[in-house]
Amino acid sequence: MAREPGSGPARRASDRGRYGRLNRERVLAAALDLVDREGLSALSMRRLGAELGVEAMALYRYAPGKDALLDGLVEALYLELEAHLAPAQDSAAESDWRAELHRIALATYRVCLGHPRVVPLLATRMLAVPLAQRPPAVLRDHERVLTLLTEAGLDEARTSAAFRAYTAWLLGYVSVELRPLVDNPDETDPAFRLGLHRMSAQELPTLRSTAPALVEPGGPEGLAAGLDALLDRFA
Amino acid sequence: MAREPGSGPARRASDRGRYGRLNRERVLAAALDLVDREGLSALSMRRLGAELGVEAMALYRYAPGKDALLDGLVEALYLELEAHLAPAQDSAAESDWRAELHRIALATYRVCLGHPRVVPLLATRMLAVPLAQRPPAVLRDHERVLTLLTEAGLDEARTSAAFRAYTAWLLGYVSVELRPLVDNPDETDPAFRLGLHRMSAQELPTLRSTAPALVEPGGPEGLAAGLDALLDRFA
DNA sequence: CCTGGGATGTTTACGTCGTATACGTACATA
DNA sequence: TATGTACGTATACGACGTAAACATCCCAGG
Repeated sequence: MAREPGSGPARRASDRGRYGRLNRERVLAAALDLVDREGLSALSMRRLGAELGVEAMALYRYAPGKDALLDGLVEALYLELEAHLAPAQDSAAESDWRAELHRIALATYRVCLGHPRVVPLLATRMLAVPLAQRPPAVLRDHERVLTLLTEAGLDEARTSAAFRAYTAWLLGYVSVELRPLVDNPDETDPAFRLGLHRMSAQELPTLRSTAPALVEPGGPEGLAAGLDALLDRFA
Repeated sequence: MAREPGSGPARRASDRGRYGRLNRERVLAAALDLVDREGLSALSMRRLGAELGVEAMALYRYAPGKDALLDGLVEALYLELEAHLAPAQDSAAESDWRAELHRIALATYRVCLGHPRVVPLLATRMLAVPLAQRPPAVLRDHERVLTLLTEAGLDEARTSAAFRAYTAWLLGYVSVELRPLVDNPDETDPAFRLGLHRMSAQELPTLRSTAPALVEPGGPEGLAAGLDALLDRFA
């Protein structure tokens, strides 16, 4: 094969990657895109390297390891959330804290809807990290929510309880709601989507009869309704 | 090394495992125990085999693969739930549907509390499976909850909405509540548990000041309160 | 212009993982 | 006692995460 004199590698550094040099933002964007397209199991260091036209080890300059890369996916999600949140920021000052909380929750829901296969990472990686070590974008989100609650007049204990309820509901809702999107979007017949055949009608009669209704998504309205109910209780 | 004539393997079949032959229940119990002790990342086919005094490939007679093994962990959790649920079954007939729903949710919470490192599997594996293919014990749990809701007089749509709210809340609550138990139980000072140092007090003032309250667990009361609020709304 | 040093990506290698395949062995049934 | 089948082993392969050493590029200071 023809190569430069001096027996260097076949590719010049200026040709590296598909568009010049690597950086953390490009790495995370490529990882997010790969996971969106092919799922979490497709994300490996070698594969992501190939996606960027680079060897696997090159990625270690921008993430200390695979776990950090997964945390980076969560970070990317929250950065996208902030981008969606920013435009209405000035008008937000006028609306009350409750409406603003709804706005944030809905925006989070929408971002997750755009990246359903990343959602499991919220439960597995984000919550696994000890709060202060979470990505800055995540901490800023926490700060926004907590500020709204305290400015609403809640004391420390109630703020904490309301924050936990907010987080649990939002996380649980997107988890149960967005999963079906990943499963098998091809099959249109809800009966087969659920695999209702072979489910014994005598042992599980109620499940079998309500199953078609269960696949119907709750949508943003369901999220808002539950959030309202919880805020009534905890705030 | 001394072995039987005929150049067979060194160990006789009657010595296999630590207590005789393998079966699915023993495999799942050993897997659950291993995960409880050392976490999900310690669960590999070879390691679990070693734990049972057996080669890795032997496990494939009782679970088609690693994924099925993880699903089996979820199954084991729900079997334990049923065991905790059974004793009060007759007295349950007298109590109203709402109290019974609380009883089930609380029992689920307690089971998860006993196996916190398995909880992430509920979000990643259980929800990923298309309902009808979930383990029988899981389906029976769904059936119990759905039956309570329909017997309470809810129509199909409201039952479905209430079921989704129940599932999302329970799953989200145990996810956010039981994770800190895994992190670093050694450090007693809540400030250091959170790693509050190095968290900029000027950029995240509210988070920093309410962080100590955030580590305080919500406990079963928080679960019950939120469930009540949601049932008020959805049922 | 030259030159040296830090930043960036590559190469090679090791141990572990999930699992396909082929094989031996023990036990139940006849 | 013979035999088929359920059970566990042996061996092997490719993919994975990543440590260590190396090659190359780019740019500041002479």
